[in-house]
Amino acid sequence: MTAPSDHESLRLWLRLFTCTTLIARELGSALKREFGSSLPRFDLLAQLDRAPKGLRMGELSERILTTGGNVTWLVRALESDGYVSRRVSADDKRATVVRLTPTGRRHFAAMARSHEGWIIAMFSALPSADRRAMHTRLGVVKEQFRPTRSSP
Amino acid sequence: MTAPSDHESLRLWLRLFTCTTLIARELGSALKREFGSSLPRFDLLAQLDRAPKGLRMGELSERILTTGGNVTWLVRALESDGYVSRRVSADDKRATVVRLTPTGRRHFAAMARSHEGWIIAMFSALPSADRRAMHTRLGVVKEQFRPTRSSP
DNA sequence: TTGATTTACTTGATATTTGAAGTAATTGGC
DNA sequence: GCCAATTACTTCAAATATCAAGTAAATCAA
Repeated sequence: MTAPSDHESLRLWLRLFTCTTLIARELGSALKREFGSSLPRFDLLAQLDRAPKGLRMGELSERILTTGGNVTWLVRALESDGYVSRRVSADDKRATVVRLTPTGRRHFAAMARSHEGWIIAMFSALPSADRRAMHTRLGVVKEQFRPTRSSP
Repeated sequence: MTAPSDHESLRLWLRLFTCTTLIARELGSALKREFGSSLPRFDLLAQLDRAPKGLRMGELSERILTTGGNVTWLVRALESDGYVSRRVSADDKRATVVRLTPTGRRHFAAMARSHEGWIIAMFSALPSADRRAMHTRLGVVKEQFRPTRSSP
């Protein structure tokens, strides 16, 4: 039995936030140390790696959960590193399609290997069944954020 | 049975990161809209609220998981808003002790009420038992980051 | 069509965060 | 006590992020 003043959700959120921050810091500093990169750059490249035909700026900004201005900035930086290319969409001349260059694909592949290894290590204390259970439950939380079809 | 290429930990991390980012964005924009504040400011004030005698800059930076430079910046901003005060520690003239002002305490109390309401709403789709289970499992992950007594 | 509206981005001003380097105070060993 | 190492902060530059305009292209209704 749990008293209502246990602040159960609040405590869960605090721990969620702490764990995510700890992991993100670790990943970020490892990516910087080993590859001169960062988590935001890695995340953007990861999206492009899954989309062989490339993605529009808007799609990128939705997927990495950041603003359009920030995507413009990130893409410009990655472009000047030679990891991504951009071109005006044939369909819609307002849109820009971004894709990985061959160099970018190799660069990402190398990082992804290490990246997964670090993550596996960080979650290794958690039994596999627990990892799956947590994944499922987080799925429920995530659903809360899907825009509903009810508002204007 | 799960194949090794399921990238179980990786998927868990991606979902953890997504959920945390979604929640943090929501909280941040609500704090800004309703109180002209932000999540980092709220978190810092929350630490001080629990520490009636105040905290040193270094303690703050450990607790909110951010760098010293950032704490200097945050405290300066909160001080100029009148929410915190700082003074040189009597024990150690290098150290600065930060504490809430009466205004800061009221300001935090008002925010904390709304803040918990928003969080409860965001986790409401998850049964209480699931919230507790997740909290426990995240505790295991968090432990991984405790500095060990073995390295120099 | 054409003009109003919406959409896809970019820009520019700020805000925030990090990491490295600098300053002052404290501590530990001699 | 005295100097070298350590500690607690601050500062500064660079990396990221947000938000509010601004621009051009597409869409849609009259």
